[in-house]
Amino acid sequence: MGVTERRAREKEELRQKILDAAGQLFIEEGFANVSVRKIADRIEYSPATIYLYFKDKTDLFTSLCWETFSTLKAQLACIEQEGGDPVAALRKGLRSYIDFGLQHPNHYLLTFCTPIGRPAQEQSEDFQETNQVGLETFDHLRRALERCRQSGYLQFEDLETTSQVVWTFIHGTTSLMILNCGDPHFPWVPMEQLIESSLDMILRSLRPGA
Amino acid sequence: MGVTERRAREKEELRQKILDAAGQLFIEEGFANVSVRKIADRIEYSPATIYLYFKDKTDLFTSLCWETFSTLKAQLACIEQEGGDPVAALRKGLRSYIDFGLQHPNHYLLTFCTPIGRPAQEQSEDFQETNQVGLETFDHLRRALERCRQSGYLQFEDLETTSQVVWTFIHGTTSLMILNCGDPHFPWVPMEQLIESSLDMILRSLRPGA
DNA sequence: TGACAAACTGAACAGCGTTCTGTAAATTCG
DNA sequence: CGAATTTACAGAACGCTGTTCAGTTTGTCA
Repeated sequence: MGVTERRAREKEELRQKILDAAGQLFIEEGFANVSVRKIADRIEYSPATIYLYFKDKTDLFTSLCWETFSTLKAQLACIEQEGGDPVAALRKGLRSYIDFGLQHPNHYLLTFCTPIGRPAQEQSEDFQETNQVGLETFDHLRRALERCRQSGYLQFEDLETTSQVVWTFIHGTTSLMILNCGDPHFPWVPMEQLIESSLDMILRSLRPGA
Repeated sequence: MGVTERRAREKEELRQKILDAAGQLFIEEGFANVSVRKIADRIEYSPATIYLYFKDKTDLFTSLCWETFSTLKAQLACIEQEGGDPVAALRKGLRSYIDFGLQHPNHYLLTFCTPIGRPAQEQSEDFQETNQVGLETFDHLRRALERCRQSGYLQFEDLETTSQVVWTFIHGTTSLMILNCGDPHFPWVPMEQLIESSLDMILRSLRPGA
């Protein structure tokens, strides 16, 4: 037989073709400036066809974000596996997170800075996957912190609270650098300096104290 | 005479009427979900009229944000004037910033989390005002930190870098709480706990150490 | 009263996300 | 092989958006 398999494969190929085109446009021009018609033009299909493969525009980009954030998760897993000094590993992970945001500004902004579709897309299969990846990524931070505490290099009360606070901090640094990086109206210190100082401050606030 | 004065006054009144209607809709429904036509409907004018008073939709909301952020600046000025323990004053100011963001989520998101119109609106008079208010607000943080250092309660190397890092941190906490506060897919600790722990961590990272 | 300027509007343009209806092709069945 | 049915896709449309422009109304001044 094999005919249904071939059909399924072809369908998957077109789906991936849409994702590729969308991803490229998305990186080039940002979520808001990419229209479904533009994506359709690039792959030489009708706009209506895209809606046979994705629920709506948001669903399309959610799938893309899932792909992208998986690479961050992989990086963090890699760092975790390496072992070594727990504090150095924590710092490396945080640095990876910030660098990831700066390398994928549009994905980052869409995922963490845009108030869209939360209620509508909950059912979506891709949303569930994305959310799963997000939780697993956060797990890396939680574990990295716990290792630092257990080895006595860092000290803090509640693991969950501390993990969340640390995340909000690096998110703040990341998102502001994406958005206002080149703003000539604000006297930003050099980017590298801001990143390293941010990491210094986070680690300083967790060091064992009096 | 006085006729030109009356004309100018009437013009200003309509301008304010537009701002009021827009502000209300904006708070109710968020920037993206308010159309120029909706604003026009509410004040019973044609959409075209709005463009006689504001360059575009972004310009309109920039003016609103300026008004709103002025109230934050006033709060911070008030705290600064009160005097008292510098560290307590710093903490109070940071707390005011977060509370302000939570009280005006749409204004906050538009100003600090939305990548729009930066290049286009630079000439706008209102943009200049908004930017001025922003810089003055940041001055409060810088001065509060400097007072803590001079009184010996806190310790850090570079004032400018430290101020900016602290800002990115509380921005991160504020923006994530606005956006993901009620997200059932992430195991958030209680909001109040997250805020207070964030402030604790910031101050701990600046305390005089070994 | 006539000229003029200011204030305002209706209609339109080009674009958007999305849906519906129809068609052409591929597959399955008699 | 021919007919019926499923599948994949496209054209056109709906209702919306921000924005512009030509034209009309309104009020003021010489």
